[in-house]
Amino acid sequence: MKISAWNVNSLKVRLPQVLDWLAAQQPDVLCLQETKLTDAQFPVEALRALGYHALFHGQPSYNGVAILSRATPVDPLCGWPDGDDSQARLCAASVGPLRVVNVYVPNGQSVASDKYAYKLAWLARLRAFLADELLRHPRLALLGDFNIAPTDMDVYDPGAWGEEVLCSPAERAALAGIHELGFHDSFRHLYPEARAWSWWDYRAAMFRRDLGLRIDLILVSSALLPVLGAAGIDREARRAERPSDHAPIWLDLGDLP
DNA sequence: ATGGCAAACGCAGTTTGA
Repeated sequence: MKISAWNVNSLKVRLPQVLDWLAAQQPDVLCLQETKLTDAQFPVEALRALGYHALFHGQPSYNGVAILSRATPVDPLCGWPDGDDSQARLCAASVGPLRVVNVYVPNGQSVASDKYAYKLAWLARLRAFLADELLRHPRLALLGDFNIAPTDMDVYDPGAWGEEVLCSPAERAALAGIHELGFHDSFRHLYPEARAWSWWDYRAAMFRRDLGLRIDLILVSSALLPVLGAAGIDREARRAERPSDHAPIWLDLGDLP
């Protein structure tokens, strides 16, 4: 089983690239962030033609998440369980033996910003949600754009970034709080020494110079550790004409009993 | 110390992203 995630920065613009990537990589699951589409605009037919079901949760202009899967998504959730969908950043579904939670964590803008406070509150809410979700679904994969570089190893120039947003101690502590529930950063678990990025700023030729951050993650619950295979970041997709600023990330899971 | 680039909205220039 291959699961994956990609912040596409507008599915309207990136649909051809997503279709190409699905056809080439054949993942069982692809979690999208920043679709920036309303549900009425979602390209259901183009994805169905490739053999993918779609669970989508969007809004106009901003945010928007979706889970594409070969198998039918079961027990779907769009937005928070209490019905708050003011920002479309969360969806979940069971796909085969796996519970898949897709997140687009708020960016936070800057540490002094109200949006940063919102980000921390959102992460606290996510932790509580996951604690509950884990009770019912021990085999849980949490994928998405976390907008947090977990450690300085995940930053091209930690000195320059310092404790700015994406790297601040409070954000990293919030992510650690999720790990305390029994989640593991699959890429870091498999490759403890790797320095690799999933996002490169559009500006200043950051991709050409390979100066980026690893802020897109696939976290797995402890029950999935025994079936962890390879993981990767598809830099080729970032090379495309009119690319997203994020690369797709993926993880192979072995057969689950 | 700051901007850079890209997308949405909408038709110029602002807002947002990370």
